[in-house]
Amino acid sequence: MKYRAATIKDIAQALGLSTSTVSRALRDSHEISAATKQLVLEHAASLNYHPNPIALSLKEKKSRSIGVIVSEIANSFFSQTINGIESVANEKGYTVIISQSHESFEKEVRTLQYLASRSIDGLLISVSSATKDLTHLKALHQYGFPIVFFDRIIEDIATHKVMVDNFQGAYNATMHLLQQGYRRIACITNSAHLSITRERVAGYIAALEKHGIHPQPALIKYCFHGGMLLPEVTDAVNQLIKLKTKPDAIFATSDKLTTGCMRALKKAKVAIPGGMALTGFSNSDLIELLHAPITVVRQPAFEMGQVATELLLQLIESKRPVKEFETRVLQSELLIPPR
Amino acid sequence: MKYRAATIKDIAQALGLSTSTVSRALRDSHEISAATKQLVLEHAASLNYHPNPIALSLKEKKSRSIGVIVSEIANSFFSQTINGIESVANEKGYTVIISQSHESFEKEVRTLQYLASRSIDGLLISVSSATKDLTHLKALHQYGFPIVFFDRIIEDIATHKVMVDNFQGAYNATMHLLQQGYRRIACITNSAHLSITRERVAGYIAALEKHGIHPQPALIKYCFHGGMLLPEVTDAVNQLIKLKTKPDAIFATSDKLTTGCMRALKKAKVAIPGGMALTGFSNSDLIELLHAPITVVRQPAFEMGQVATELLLQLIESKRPVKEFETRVLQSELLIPPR
DNA sequence: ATGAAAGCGCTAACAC
DNA sequence: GTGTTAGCGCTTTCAT
Repeated sequence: MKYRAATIKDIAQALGLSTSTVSRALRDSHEISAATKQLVLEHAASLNYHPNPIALSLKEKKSRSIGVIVSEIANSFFSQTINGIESVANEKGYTVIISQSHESFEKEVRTLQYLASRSIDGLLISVSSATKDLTHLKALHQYGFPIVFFDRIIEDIATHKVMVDNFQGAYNATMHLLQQGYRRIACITNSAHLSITRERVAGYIAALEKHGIHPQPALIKYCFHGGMLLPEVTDAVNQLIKLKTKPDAIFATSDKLTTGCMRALKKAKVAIPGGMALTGFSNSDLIELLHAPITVVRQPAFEMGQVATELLLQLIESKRPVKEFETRVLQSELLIPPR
Repeated sequence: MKYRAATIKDIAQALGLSTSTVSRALRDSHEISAATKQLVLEHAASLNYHPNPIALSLKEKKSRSIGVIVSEIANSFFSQTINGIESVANEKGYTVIISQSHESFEKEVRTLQYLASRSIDGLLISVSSATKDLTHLKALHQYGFPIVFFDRIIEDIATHKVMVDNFQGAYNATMHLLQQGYRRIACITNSAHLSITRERVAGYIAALEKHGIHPQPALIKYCFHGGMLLPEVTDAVNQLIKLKTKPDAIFATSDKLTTGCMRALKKAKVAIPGGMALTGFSNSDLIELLHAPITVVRQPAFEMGQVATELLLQLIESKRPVKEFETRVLQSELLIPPR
């Protein structure tokens, strides 16, 4: 007894009407008599009729689904962003299809092809830390396919973008360390070609210079896999520790890097902040429970998801090709633990 | 210049063939000459042809997508489970549509209706802590709609189920506390009607009794929202602390509850484990970085997702109605911090 | 006010 | 070996 959903045809036959009449009645067309509408609506309800979204998609050439690509769901920042995305998308009747790149370029390309083949109407993406080649994205974009970048932006591609003021966030965090008296501040960051890396490192450097300190290349460590691979972070931290004049503080530019540094410092038995101060970007809600109370830059992740989705739906539902694009910059917050 | 994906028709016209010939050639049917196949395949490649999944879905009456409902994505256990789900589903060509109930019964029902209306082929669900009424699930299940329960199981509904040995996990955790000399062990747990609650509380009680200790109702606190609402946990902890003979240890039965207890104890300025020992279920990867090194029960979340998905796809792809159902029980692991 | 028919992209039963 | 046709569920001209 396999279930078969009721169709327009079922209603039409039962009522001795044509499918087109039923269709029109269901959509409350003005050219259908009130009596017929009433009849159809009642029967539809009794059959628990629901239009088949697949048939609709085929007809209308859109699926009312959007794709999301992030590096990892299991990352507070992204899971919070996804909550924001879902809240807006679902409210507007869109399904969200989430995929992960796991910071791999190949996985990102494959995933993108997959999403495209599932005929999504638009894409929200925060590119992987390994993404330098942009052909996969440019190809889609050139066809007029709606894309919105969030968090990790691609400057080259003209479309809507949403991010936090990364420069300011990094500047504030570094300033905070400086105000506490730290002077040799290292920076552990992501791939050099990511927008967030450039912007955050620039903020870090600006803060140092504001205090008349020359940024030293030896104190800036790039992690190509963005902390996805712990050894990468551990190595960076260990190199810093072993410097003749070792730094007295580390500024980490992402969630995974911040916790990665904590792990590495713990393993190396360096106390925080005694042996080394630590500050970094993080949206983890466990921050306050960590063994060292660290100051973090918190991003409005939920809001970022909402804004990005609103912009994407705007793109998708626009009648005419959109030519003017926005870059929305949100503010981050410096979370200082109570002493 | 809006992009229009190539269709079989395009290929057929370009090559002067019929659509059915092209369709057959593409599917490598034996009744098509090698020459024609070659021709079609090449042209398809040059047009970057990809079959339209929506048209396929309409034809085959399945969408090759599965729905997942969990309480919260932003929860290590569930995000890891989802990774397992995606790994299997994507490999088999299925899309995963994730939805969250946020521990709300209404949201779960709405979400389920929504997924059903998006014509998913099957459902993986860990019910919300507020779910007592099962009509929404039973209705679907009676139609023969494929459902697999994981983590939070519904005993009443006959289908495949995947979970950890909750009794054993709770037993081990409680035993661990007993072996360390704690005697008045409290338990902070989820809604009483969840399977995981019943099983974990039973394991806790069994361990106590094994040590000749009478379980005391006053020491078992149920949190209806599963820790989604922090005050709920804080209240429970505060009540325990204020008891004339206050407990010396707490066993928390879920991720959110474990970290919730830590928060509450911290706020109440009770040291862990000095003032109160704490053990609980948790899949957070930040456990080792917490201010108190606590022992946790870790579930094989990724594997649980994989197994659940395999079982679901088995159900979906089975030719004949499946009558025999499996309940797969995985083993958890007790993670004891190094001293 | 209602119906017939075409078409969205694809497959498959049925010709030839 | 290849073409014709019908049909999946729905909307939408175009008739009547």
